[in-house]
Amino acid sequence: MHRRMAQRPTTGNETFYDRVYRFVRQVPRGSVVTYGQVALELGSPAAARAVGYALANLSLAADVPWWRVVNARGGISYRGRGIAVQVQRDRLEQEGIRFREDGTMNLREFRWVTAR
DNA sequence: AAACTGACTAATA
DNA sequence: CTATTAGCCAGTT
Repeated sequence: MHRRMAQRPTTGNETFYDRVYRFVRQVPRGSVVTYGQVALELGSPAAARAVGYALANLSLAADVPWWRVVNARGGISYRGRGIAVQVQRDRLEQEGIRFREDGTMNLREFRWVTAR
């Protein structure tokens, strides 16, 4: 029940959410991208918050590697529960990503650099 | 249609 | 370095 997702096409017949998921699905194992980076790739450089909003709609088991999206500091953004934060970190470390003591990673080392 | 809400960010202090 | 502020955007009320 009450699990309705937006069906409003913002461009063509694909929602902004769909474009976010499509892009995130391309991030390879062991690499990460930032919210702002995804927004930039989608053509809306200032839509970083909307990217996070789109991912927030996913379940932990969604077929989208949401855990490969981190904030601009190379850290995991906190959301209310806190549970998912641990899940995200575990999955990233499992892929070989190492965190510093302050909870951030070296983006210059792990960021997935797209088409260049 | 106006106001509100966020897994964000860059700029300031 | 940390804390605050304002801007931004898509989707929901």
